Amino acid sequence: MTRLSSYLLPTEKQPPADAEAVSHKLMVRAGLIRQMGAGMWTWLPAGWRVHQRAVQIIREEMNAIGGQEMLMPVLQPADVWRRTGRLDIDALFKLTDRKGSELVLAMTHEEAVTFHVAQLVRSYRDLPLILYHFQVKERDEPRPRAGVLRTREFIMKDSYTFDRDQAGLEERYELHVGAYDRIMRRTGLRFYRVQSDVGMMGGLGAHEYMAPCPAGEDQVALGSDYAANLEVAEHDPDVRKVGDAYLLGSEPLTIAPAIEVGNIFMLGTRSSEALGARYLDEHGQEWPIWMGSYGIGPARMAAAAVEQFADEHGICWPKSLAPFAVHLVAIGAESSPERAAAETLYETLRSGGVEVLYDDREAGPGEKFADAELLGCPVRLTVGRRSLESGEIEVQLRRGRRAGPALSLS
RNA sequence: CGGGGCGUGGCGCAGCCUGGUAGCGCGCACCGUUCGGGUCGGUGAGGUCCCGAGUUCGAAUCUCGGCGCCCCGACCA
Repeated sequence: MTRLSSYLLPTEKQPPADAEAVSHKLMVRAGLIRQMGAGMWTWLPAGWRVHQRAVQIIREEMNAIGGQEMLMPVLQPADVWRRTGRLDIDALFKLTDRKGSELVLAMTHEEAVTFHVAQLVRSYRDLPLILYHFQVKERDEPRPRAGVLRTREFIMKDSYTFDRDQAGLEERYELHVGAYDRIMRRTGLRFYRVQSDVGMMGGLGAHEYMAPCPAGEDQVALGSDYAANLEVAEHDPDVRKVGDAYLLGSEPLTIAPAIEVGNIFMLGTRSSEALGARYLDEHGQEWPIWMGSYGIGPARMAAAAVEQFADEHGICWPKSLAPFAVHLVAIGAESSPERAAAETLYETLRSGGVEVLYDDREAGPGEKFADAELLGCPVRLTVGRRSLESGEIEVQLRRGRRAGPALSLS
């Protein structure tokens, strides 16, 4: 049911007064998202379609490397967090139930998944495992910002790998590198895989997937054969700082803002030892399980796409993330022959399996074109009196607003 | 958490300084008009002026307290 006359797509001419980032302004203006509080956002129907498209791409690539989808709770007992030493993290929401039991809202799911694996995995025969889910994360961020770019609640695909040794972990890690590379390529985003700081969690190695864009919160250092989070580059002995510039050997590095869309992380055995996730090998000897954790955010993928491809008229979705493949604009008075032609075309496209948003509203052509360009579906089809006269449907490709090859109405 | 800013119909704003019971544009409803780039005209609906207390005959406006939101920074497992 995607007739615009009955679809909740609340477009606005003006951006929210306090919006700064392009994606914040445009996603609200295009009717994709709406704010409920600081860092709390609702995905409206068209926005949710974009989110779901990102989710589906991720799901397909995770399944392709042997990932098993499951679902773990957001509301969790505080105890496992105490055992991993993460209960005192400031960003962790804590609460008590009516009986006074301590609970947390999970900001990530290492504790939950390791808790289960500790119970369920006993033998080397049970390994390796790649487990993942799409689940809400709750983080008490000191400063949410930029629309959907940094929120207190968001959906993340997080996967966790379990191996008998470091070599196995490295294998699982490489599988994720492949999957994440494919995910990013399929989204059509410009991206870099950069070395990242292993941070307070320790760990053996990590990469971040960064999408360059002006609203990005991170900085990446880029050379012809080098890409790293700036924080990492600054501690790289091969990188020299000369004035404001960074040099790798003699090559100057470009510093660019970017959004962190995903990250992959070789955890090691820290969590598994804290929660008793061990297995027995062929000789009956007990070992800790080697873990990796891997996250990617569909919402950030969507926002990054808006940031990277928008123009002065609105969003220009990559095909893979667009809410609809086709935006069909009907021009002409309500019961005119051209409107009847548009109706027929809509039904034809729909029954042919094309995801089409049909603008059948009683509105003028200018308003319809403006909304179509704001929403940014890759292809716009226009049916009006001209179409009946020429026998052709006008095709506009959103990116660059180029005319596409006209289609015969018949 | 440090610094700055802002809360007035759905959205964007004016009014506040200098107190007298709320206005503009867009949007919305209805009638007519128009139909290839946000048409035009008419009529109309819609507001606890963020909340509470105080000052005053009278508070959107002044005072105090609180809450919320945004931006910069710090933070970001």
